[in-house]
Parts: sequence; structure tokens; C-alpha cells
Amino acid sequence: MASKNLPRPTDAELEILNVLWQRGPSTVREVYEVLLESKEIGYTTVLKLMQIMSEKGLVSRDESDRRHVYEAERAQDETQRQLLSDLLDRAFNGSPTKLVMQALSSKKASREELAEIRRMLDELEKGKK
Amino acid sequence: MASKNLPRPTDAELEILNVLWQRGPSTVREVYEVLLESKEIGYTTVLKLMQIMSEKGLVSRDESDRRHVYEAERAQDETQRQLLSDLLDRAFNGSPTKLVMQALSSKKASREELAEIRRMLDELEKGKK
DNA sequence: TACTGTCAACGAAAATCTTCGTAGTCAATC
DNA sequence: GATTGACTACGAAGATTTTCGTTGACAGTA
Repeated sequence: MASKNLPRPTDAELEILNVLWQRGPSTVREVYEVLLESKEIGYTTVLKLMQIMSEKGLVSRDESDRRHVYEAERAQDETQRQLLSDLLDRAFNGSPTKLVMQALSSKKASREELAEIRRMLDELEKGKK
Repeated sequence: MASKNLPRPTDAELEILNVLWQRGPSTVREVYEVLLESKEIGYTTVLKLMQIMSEKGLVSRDESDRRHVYEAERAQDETQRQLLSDLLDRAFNGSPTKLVMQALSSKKASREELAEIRRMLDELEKGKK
């Protein structure tokens, strides 16, 4: 079975994961190219980070080709939930309601988005019946 | 006016802020006592952290008494929004809806809590009219 | 075969975060 | 005024995170 207890990715690691989730399995150079568009960073910096992430288990590595291909080990959804759960404990006393309320109040969601959230609420309440 | 760009508190700093928000202005020893209940930590460690937080502007310090009294500089609500906004950018591509949906799906809120969120949605939609 | 470009590995430096030991200050008490 | 206890300041060590320079391996090409 897959080992579960992956560490919380750091800021720099999360930037790399974002690229991997967007592109799918990628080489270091490909990730590097994408990151270059939004920030200044060295190739070896990205390489080192991805090697560390591989050691941590955050990504898996296919070494069959000389250009190693990296892939996120945990899906974006799972990681998002991990980060939220973590933030919940650290800053919201474990109250998901408070978190959701703050998220809703601070950021403006469009009417359609609000409707979508409302549908989700309906689903949840149905599940509680 | 109050300076605004406070840094994102680290994990250890957030633990201290949680105590300050709960207790109100407190001395190092008071914070230390509370933290001791849930984890092993040295007095000087807490002191040093609070000194650093004071330098960063995360807390203010009243030195009139020999026992310096520390107070959170930013309210809990504001900090929560800061952390959420940060997480939003780093892990949710800036989509608050996705964040809220994940928060709702992963953690079970009670029926009353769901109702509360629904009321908040009503408010928001009213505002959009 | 020698040259050139691309790649991963390694090590190390810099920055930040977390921890605490030691020293010095001050106030109350003996 | 000497001792004791509570407090802050200082400095430093260890851990983690972020950065990148250098090296060596390899593959294609002149």
C-alpha cells in the first residue's frame, strides 16, 4: 500500500507541485521553464528541490530515461485538504465553519460560485438526513 | 496609522498568538504556562519567540512594568483572513470557491453550522443584488 | 576521437526557524 | 547589604528551507 504520512509541502515545494499538477509528469527542465515565467530561479535550485521532494515522498521519479521524469505523489485535492486541515488546527481552533465564513467574507465569489457552494450545502444536508 | 504588511506568522508564532487571542495581553510567563499544558517547551524559548515577534511587529510590548506585557498586534480575524488569502494563492489558484468546497467536503460540519453558512450565503447574495 | 551541450549529483552557503543555556537586572526578604 | 527568586537580554547551536556553483556522466556531432 502507499505510505500516507507525507509532510506538509513548503512554499517552494508547493510551487513545484502546482506545475506538476498542471502539466502532469515532467522533467526538471520543464518545471524550471514554467517557474521562470513568474520568478527568477536557477535550474539547479529546482533540481535540488525536486530531489528533496523525492526523498520526502512528495513526488515519485522515473529514472528509466536519462531525463528523469517527476510526478506528484499526492493528488492536488488531497494536498489541498491536507493544507486546509492543517490550517484549521493551527489557526481556527478546529472550527471548519469559522474557516468557511472567513473565506467567504474576505474573498468575493461570483454569483455562480455562490450558487455552486449552495448546491454543495444541499448535498451535505441531504447526506445528514 | 498602523503599519500593515505584517509577515505571515510561523507555526510556533501562531501557537503564541492563539494564547494571546484567548487570554488577551499577557506576560511571557503566562503564555509559557498555557503552552506547557499541551507541549514541552522551555521558558526562554517562549521568551525569545515573543521578542522576535515584537521585532516583526506581530505583537506589541508594554515595558512599563518589569514584567513586560505582550499583546497581539493583529486581531485573530485579520490573521485568519491573511492565512486563508495566502493559502488561496499558494494552493488553490486563487479560487475561493474551490477552497470552500474542499473545506466543506473534508470536515463534517453540524446541521446548525451548515445553516449558519447558508445564512452567510444569503447575506452575500443580497449584497450582490 | 575530441568537442559541445544537457543532465543529475553533490556539497555548501545563506536565510530562516526553533530551541535553550548563561548572564545580568531588579525587587523583596533575611 | 547579602541572598534568593523571577525576569529579560544575549548569544549561539541545531534544524529546516532555499539557493546555486561545481563536477562528472552521457549523447550527439564535428
